[in-house]
Formats: sequence, structure tokens, C-alpha cells
Amino acid sequence: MAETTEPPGRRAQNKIDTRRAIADAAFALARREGPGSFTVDQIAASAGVSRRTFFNYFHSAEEALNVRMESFLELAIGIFAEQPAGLPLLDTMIAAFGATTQVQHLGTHGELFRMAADNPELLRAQLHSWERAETRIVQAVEERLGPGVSHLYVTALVGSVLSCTKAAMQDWAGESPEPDDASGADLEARIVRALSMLRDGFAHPA
Amino acid sequence: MAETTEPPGRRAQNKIDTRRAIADAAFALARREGPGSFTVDQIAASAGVSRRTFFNYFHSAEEALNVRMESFLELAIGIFAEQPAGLPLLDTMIAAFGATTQVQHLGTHGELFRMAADNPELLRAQLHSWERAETRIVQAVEERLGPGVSHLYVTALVGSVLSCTKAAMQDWAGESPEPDDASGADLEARIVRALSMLRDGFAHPA
DNA sequence: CCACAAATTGCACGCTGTGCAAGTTTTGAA
DNA sequence: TTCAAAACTTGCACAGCGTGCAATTTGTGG
Repeated sequence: MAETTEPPGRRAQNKIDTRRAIADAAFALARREGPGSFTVDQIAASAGVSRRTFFNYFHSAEEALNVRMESFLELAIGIFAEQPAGLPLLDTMIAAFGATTQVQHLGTHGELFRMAADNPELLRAQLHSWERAETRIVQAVEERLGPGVSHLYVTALVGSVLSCTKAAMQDWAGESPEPDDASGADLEARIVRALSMLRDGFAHPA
Repeated sequence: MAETTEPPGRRAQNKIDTRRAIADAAFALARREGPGSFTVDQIAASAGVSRRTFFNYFHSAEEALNVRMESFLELAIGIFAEQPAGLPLLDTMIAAFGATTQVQHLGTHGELFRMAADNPELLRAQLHSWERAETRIVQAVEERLGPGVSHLYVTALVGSVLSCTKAAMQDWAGESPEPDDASGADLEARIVRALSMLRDGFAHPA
């Protein structure tokens, strides 16, 4: 009985490990070789896996590279979902997205943002990630508010919130090329600031 | 003197024609064969051009498909640029983006939106188009407002405006599968509505 | 008419993404 | 323990993509 807390068993763990290995290899390679100059074969070899297996886990090199961004958005969705209902929607979102900055290894997320500047394909992958997150949040909001609410209202609202969050992260990633461990508070401040502007209808240009 | 208004001459016209021919062929093919199932060779052949020439004009099949969206955003940027300065920024943008609905062949734009639902690569290309438009508009706004304004303010604002416009277009494209010629007013109403919500800080869920 | 510039084309090459059919590993039950 | 089924990995083949290069065709200007 070596197993402690594994209902799924060892197979599932292997998949998780492989997935992590591939993603880490991709990130390390992107750091070393530069954003756009590395092949799937290199990633696979570096992760100790065949080329074919790589494609069993990801559709492209950029998708593997983008795992961190994806997990960040996953976290944001999760935090929002467990937020208490009834409060004003925008305040709920400010709280939720502000709290996402406590994610592990925040510095690498900023790094990923900066990589996208030199790699169009990676940029597209990231935009796609935000887009999918948007539709999921829209769904969650509509379930929360009930059927009486305008669909346009919800999509416009959620889109704007994510745009502001994205703007805050880009601003933060651009300013802090060296990631202090305490820069989480910095990012959170920017997110809250941008979303507060949104709540005020962008009335104050300062 | 057969030339009337052609300083560049015939060569330039040929390029324009070829570009149009390729884009039209791509769009026609996407309509007929479905969003994701057509090759560059098909497009090139259908446009009466070699495969290699296709890649002299576009980087991918999706980019060729996306020409209409690109021109729409180009128009939006142009209209915004010639808007008088001094008025409240958001009202200026409401006017500018509302006016874009007078573009030619509006129905095909909606069609393009709908195609993106079944073609991830096309969706990414479209998101990328919006992203580039965003940076250009941010630049224009910062020139207009002068150096004293917060960069985060501008990026968050422009991002939100474009998100609302996008939401309005998606809403419109989803509702009107058959494009009446008078649906421009319909789209304009939605855009104005979404941007007004933004100006109100999304205070009224109705 | 002709030389020059610009655009088109074919060719070659490496890389991508996927279906398929073999291997290999894990699982759960006998 | 043993073993068969299920899940995962791998190699192979193949169509398609994107690009550099050199040859060719086409428009431009003297």
C-alpha cells in the first residue's frame, strides 16, 4: 500500500508529469533560444518524449508554451465562481481578479507576456486563451444572474473586465522586467485601478 | 493620356487586383467548402495565381480570409482619426464606431464572424486583427491627449471600447443570419448601446 | 527599342499536424 | 501470481504549410 491519496492511480499521475515536463521544456527552450526559434522536435527531445507524443498533449508549440497563461485564467475563473452571489457584479469581479495575483511563480507569467511581443503565433494563442476564458465567464455570469438579463450586457461587461485586466498585466509586465517576489501586490494594484476606472465609466483621465 | 488619377500606374493596380482576387477566392471557397476545409493551393488556383504568389500577398489562408475584417477596422481607425478633438473621449468613440456600420457589404462581415466559430485558426487571426487595431488606436489617443495621461488609463479604455464593439458585432452577427440591406442601423444601435453601458460603468443590468 | 526594376513562378527544403498500426505499460480481476 | 483488456507511447507515412533562391515574365522610363 504505497498509495496515499490516489483514486485515479498512477496512470493519471504519469500524464500530469508528462504534460508538465513538456510545458517546462517548452518554456525553458523559449527562454534560451528566443521566442520564435524552436521546433516541436526540440521540445519533445528536451522533455524526453517522442514527437508524436508531444502532439498527443498539445496542438502546437505555442500551446505548450502558453500553459502558464491558461492556468492563470483557470485560476481566475475558479476564484470568480466561488465568490458569493448577490453583491454588485463589478465589485465581485474586482475582488476575484485582484486575488489572482497570488498565483505561484508570478514572474514567469509576466515573462510570457513579454515573449508574445516577439512571437505572433504565441500572441494569437494567448488572445485565444483570453477569448475562451471570456465565454466561460459569460456563461457563469448568466447562470448567476438568471435568464432575465441582456446577453449583450453580459458579453460587453465581461469583455471589458478582461480587457482591463489584460491591460493591467501588460502594463505590469512591461514595467517590471526583473520580477521581485513582492511584485504581486504591484500587479494587484494595477488590476484594481483599471477595473475601478471601468466602474467609473472612465470619467477621470488621470 | 489614358491615365486619370494614377500616379503609381498600372503595376500598382495589378497588385490591388491580384490581392482582391485572392481574397475573394478565399471567401468564396470558405463559403462553399466550409470554414476549415480548404487549402492554399485551392485558393491560389481559384484566383488564377501560383501557390508561391499567394504567399507573396498573405502569410496564411486565414489572413486572406480575414481581409474584410481588417478593412473594417481600418475604416474604424480612419473615422476616429478625423473626429474633432476636444470632445469627451468616450462620446467621440461612440460616434466613430457607430459610423463604421455604413461600410459596404456589411452582411459579409457578419458572415465572417460566424465562420470564426467553426475555425479556430480564423478566430485567432481575427483576434489578432483587433489587437493590432487596439495598439494603433491607443497610439492615436495618446497623441491626441498629450503626454500627461496614464498609459494604463488609455489602454484599459481603448481595450474596453473595442471589447464592447466586438460584443455588439457578435450579438448582431448571431441574430441576423440573413443580412438585410438595412441591418446596418441594427448593428449601429447595438454598438451605441454597448458603448453607452460602458460609459455608465455597467450600472444598469437591464 | 531597350535596359532596368518589379512581380510571378517553379523548385527545394524543413517543419507541422494527424491517422494508423504496431509496441509498451498500467489496471483490475480471476 | 497471472493474464487479458484498456490506456498510453512510438514510428511511419503523408498531405499541407511557409520561405529562400534563382529563373522567368511583365511593366516602367529613358
